[in-house]
Amino acid sequence: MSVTIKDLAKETGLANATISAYLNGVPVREYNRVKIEKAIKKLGYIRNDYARGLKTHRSGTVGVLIPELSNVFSTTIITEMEEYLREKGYGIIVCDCKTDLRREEESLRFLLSKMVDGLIIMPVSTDKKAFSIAVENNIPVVVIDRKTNSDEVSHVVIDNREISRKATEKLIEKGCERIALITGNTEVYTAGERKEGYEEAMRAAGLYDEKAVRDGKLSVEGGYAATKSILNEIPDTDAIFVTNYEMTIGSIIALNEEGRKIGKDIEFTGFDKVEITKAFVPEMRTVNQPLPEIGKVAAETLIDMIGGGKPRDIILKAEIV
Amino acid sequence: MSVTIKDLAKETGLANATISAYLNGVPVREYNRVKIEKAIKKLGYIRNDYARGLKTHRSGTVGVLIPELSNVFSTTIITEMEEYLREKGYGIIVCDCKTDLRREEESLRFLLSKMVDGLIIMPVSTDKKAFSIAVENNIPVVVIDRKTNSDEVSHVVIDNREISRKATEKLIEKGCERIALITGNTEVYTAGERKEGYEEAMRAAGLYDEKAVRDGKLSVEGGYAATKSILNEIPDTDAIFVTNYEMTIGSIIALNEEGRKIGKDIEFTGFDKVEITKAFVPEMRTVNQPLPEIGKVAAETLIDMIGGGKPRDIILKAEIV
DNA sequence: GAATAAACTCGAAACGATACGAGTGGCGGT
DNA sequence: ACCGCCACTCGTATCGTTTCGAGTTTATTC
Repeated sequence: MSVTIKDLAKETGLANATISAYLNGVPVREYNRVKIEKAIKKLGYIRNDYARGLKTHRSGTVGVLIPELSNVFSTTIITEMEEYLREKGYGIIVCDCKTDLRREEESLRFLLSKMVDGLIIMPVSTDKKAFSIAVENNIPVVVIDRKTNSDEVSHVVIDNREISRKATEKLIEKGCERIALITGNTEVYTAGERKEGYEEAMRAAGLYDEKAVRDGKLSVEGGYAATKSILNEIPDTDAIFVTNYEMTIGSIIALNEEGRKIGKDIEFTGFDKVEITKAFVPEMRTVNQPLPEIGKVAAETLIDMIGGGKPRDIILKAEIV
Repeated sequence: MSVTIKDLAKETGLANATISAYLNGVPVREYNRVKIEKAIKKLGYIRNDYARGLKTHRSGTVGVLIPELSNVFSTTIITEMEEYLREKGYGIIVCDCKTDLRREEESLRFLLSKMVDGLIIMPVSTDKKAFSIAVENNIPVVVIDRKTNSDEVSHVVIDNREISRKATEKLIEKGCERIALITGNTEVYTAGERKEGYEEAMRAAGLYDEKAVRDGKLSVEGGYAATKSILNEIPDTDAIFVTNYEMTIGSIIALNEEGRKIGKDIEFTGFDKVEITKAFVPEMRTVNQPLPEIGKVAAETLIDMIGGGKPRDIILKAEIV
């Protein structure tokens, strides 16, 4: 079929073991090196990672399991991870589980059968059993954007609660009193934390009103609907804080439709890099997560764990822009 | 280390070959099936795809090589491919070559050494040597969004030239006479085709003016700069046609800054799903590529080729919304 | 209940690479 | 000229599955 190490051996008159040594960076005699390199070029040899992996128990692949591939959050992070991991010789196999638990588990088994050396997951549930199979098989796992109840995996998250509290405080400082909160499903770790940060700030200022809180579907439509609902029920709302990208977009659209000018009629703080909309709404504040950093740190942590490092928790700081 | 087929054999008292048969869907005796299934559950067996691939020369993996991961175009397509391919039992290894030729070649070798069964590529250059290694190794290749000079690979593209001509004609019908064109680097197949469609329409109407054409960097900034330049040099421009997503956004931002109202002061046709901006600019026309379909068709074609099908070219239709 | 066909099951040999212990050659020192 | 040592190089077993031809059950038929 294709060119193997044996063909190289035959071509050069050396033993497989020698070729293998060369391929793995073990020094070989100069004249042999030349011969081998010439043979590789001539025959177009490409190393069979499968045979290699079978023997070495390393595949040079890591699995990336996320609930939704096509959004800014995921792709920014993945791009960064991919780059870093490639540099280290790892390829990434990406699985999108569509925020579906059954599919998540299935994808996990799939990735394990692909012999991945490690796993970076953004789990749908925060339950450790989501990735227990991986842990049982001694596959290092890095969880991003969520905290789980397991200490056998690493976590890379941002200081959700704190940044959310700060963002809210900023609105309060501005003199706002009826600050609405729009989040995704608060059972999700991230949304829950962000909501708590908001609550802390509001309670401290004596402004908390649970009627001003909406958690809806994490989507442009969800943000749109929640905003409409807020404006309808509490017309004198003087600020809105949205805790994720998609809903921020939806909310801006709704405000636009209602004719409320951000920065003039109403204060607004969104989430994630909303560069595009900023062109239209220059006054907008936004909570910026260090997305590329999350990706990079997650990748680094995984590499370290593959090398035998212990799991650890890393909290990155977001900033208000 | 981990549980193998041999452990299952020992546990059940059967031969490896029988277990293997069961795993591959070959019928086994009912009582053996039960025994095997019980053993798999008890031991937590997960099939080692590497050993399997070594023997079968199939890996159950396809490589996806694209110039830029983090944009709407790529992710929408990838999401769709991933779903379809997973269904068929394939995983995808994604490589982002950052629009870099050297990196593209390197990624290709990388993917080949990972023993992918097929390749979906959006090549940086249109030169066939970009993927000749793959073809030489009998790996089926599907090229998306570009036409290349090779008939050993499949192509999945949209009717760029035609849709571009139609979009331009529509502007002409509207009574526009000084229609500017903004595209990415026209050496890229897609941009070139789109430019030609525009030219055809303009020439036919006797309106062509090469000074009204800008090709710049395919990015938000590039679109912004090109628009500013157009408005500066040809202030009475009465329509702008932008042929890709990122530049559309940039162009809208520039128009906004210049105080030109789309649909009132100037006609505008953008590219790809600009849902977000549409909320601000409801009058905007846009050329919609069937992104998910591209992904699905590419995946289907690849699967077919892996199964022995011949390469073929598929042209999908875009529409003006 | 024996013969025959059909349906499973078996053992051992691959697949392509690496690991390991043993073997070989060249070289400096005496 | 011999010894010892270092630095490669070699042959072979092995990784976990599948494959294949041959062997064993089971079912069917008369």
